[in-house]
Amino acid sequence: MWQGVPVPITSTSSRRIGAADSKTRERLLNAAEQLLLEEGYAAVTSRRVAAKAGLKPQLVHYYFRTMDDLFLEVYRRRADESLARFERAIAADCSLHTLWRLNADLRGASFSIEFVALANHRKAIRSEIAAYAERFRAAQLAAVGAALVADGLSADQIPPVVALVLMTGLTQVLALEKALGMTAGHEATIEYVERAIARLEPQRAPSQR
Amino acid sequence: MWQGVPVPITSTSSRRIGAADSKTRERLLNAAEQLLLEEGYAAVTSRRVAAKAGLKPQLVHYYFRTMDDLFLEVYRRRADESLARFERAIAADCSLHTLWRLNADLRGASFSIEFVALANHRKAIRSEIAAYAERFRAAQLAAVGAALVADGLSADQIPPVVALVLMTGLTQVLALEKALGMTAGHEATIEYVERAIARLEPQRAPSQR
DNA sequence: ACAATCTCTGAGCAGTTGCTTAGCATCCGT
DNA sequence: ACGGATGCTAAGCAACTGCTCAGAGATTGT
Repeated sequence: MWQGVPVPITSTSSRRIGAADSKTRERLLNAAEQLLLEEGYAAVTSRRVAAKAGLKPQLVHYYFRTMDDLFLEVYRRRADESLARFERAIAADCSLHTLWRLNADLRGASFSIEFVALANHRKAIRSEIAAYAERFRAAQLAAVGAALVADGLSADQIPPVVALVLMTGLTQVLALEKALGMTAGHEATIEYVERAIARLEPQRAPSQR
Repeated sequence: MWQGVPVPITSTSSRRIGAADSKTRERLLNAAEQLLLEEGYAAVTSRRVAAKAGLKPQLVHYYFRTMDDLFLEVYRRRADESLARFERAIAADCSLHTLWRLNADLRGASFSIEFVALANHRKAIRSEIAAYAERFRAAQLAAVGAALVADGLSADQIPPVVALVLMTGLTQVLALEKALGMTAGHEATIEYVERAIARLEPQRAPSQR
C-alpha cells in the first residue's frame, strides 16, 4: 500500500519541517488520533487527517516528514501521558486496586490494539511500540510485585509477572470483544476480579470507582 | 480507503460468479489467508492476492463479488474448521487440559486479532465475525462448565464464564505481544497455568504436548 | 525599511486501489 | 455438430494515496 514509492535521495533530509510546538501541528495530531480511534488506522491518510482538522493536506507533510512519523508522534503522545499518569497513581497508592483501576480503563486498550495491528505491517513503527511496551511492562511489574508483597502474598503463590500478564490479557480481551459488540460475561468477570482484589485488600473502600 | 466508490445499481447482482468448488477459487483463498497472516489485512488487495496465487487480478473479482466477500470467505473457512476441531476434541475429552491446549495454539489468536482490527472499520464484516465469535463462546462455555464440574469445582468458586474470559484473554495477549517481539514473562505464565490445571486434573498425563 | 525566516497553498506526479466491460477460448450436454 | 455455459483475460475508468515543488503571505530580527 505504501511500499514501492521511490524515495529521492536528494533533499529528503533537508526538507523544511514546521515547529514542534505549533498549534497547527497539535490540531493535526488530534485529528489523526481521533480518526485512528473512530475508524482504524487505514482511515489515517494525509487528506483525511487534514480534512478532519479543517486544514490543507500539504500541512501534514509540512509538519511530519512521513505518515509513519505522524503515527509515531500520535503514539508517543499517548504513551508518554499514560505512563506519567500510571506513575503518578502508583506513587500515591501502590496497590492491586489502583493497578486494576488503571488497566480497566478500556480506552487505552483499544488504542493499543489498533497500534499493534498497525505495527504488524509497518516495521518502522513496530520497534518503537515494542520499546514503549517493554518500558510499561517493567514499570507495571515493579508495582505489581510491591503490591503483592504489601498484601502478604509471596512470589511462590503467584509470581508478579503472571498476575500482570493475566490482568493485561483480561482487559485486552474485554476491549477487543467490546469493539465487536460482544459483552456476554464481561460484567461477571469484572465483578469477580474486583471481589478477589477486595478480599486481598480489605482496608480499601470497596468499589469506589 | 474503500469508501465512496459509487455502486452502480444495474447488473451488480447479475454478474457472473465462478463456481464455489473451483480449484482456482481455493488457490485465491489460500493466497489471501497467507497474505493476511504475513502482512496484515492492508496487504490483501486483489492484485497482491492474485500475484501470490500466480493468477490474474481479474480472477479475484470473478470469484468474489467484492473484497469484503473474499475476507468473509477466508474467515468462514478458518472459523468453521476450528469450530469443528474444537468440537471433535471436546467430544473426545472434555477437560480444562484440552481446552487450554486448543486455546494455547497462538496461530488462531493472531488470525482473530487481524480480523478484529479489520472488523473495526468494515462494518459488513463486523457482524459476521461477531456472530461466529458468539457461537464459539457458547460452545466453549458449555465445555468449560462441564470440565469444571468434572473437576469438582462449583460455579460459586469460579463461574465458567470467568474462567473462559480469563483464558481467552491470556492467549490473546500472548499472541499480541509475540507479534510485537515481546516474550518476557510468557513462559512463566504458561507454566503457571499448566501447573494449576495439572493440579486440578491429576489423572491426566502431565504436559504431554 | 528590508531581508530572512516561517507558515501555508496550488498544482501536480507517479503510484495504487476496487471493479467493470467486452470478448476470447474451452468444455459439455444434446 | 452446435448452442450454451464456464473459465479466463486485455483494457480501462474513477478514485484514492504519499509526497514534492515553487512560490505566495505573514512574521520577525536588525
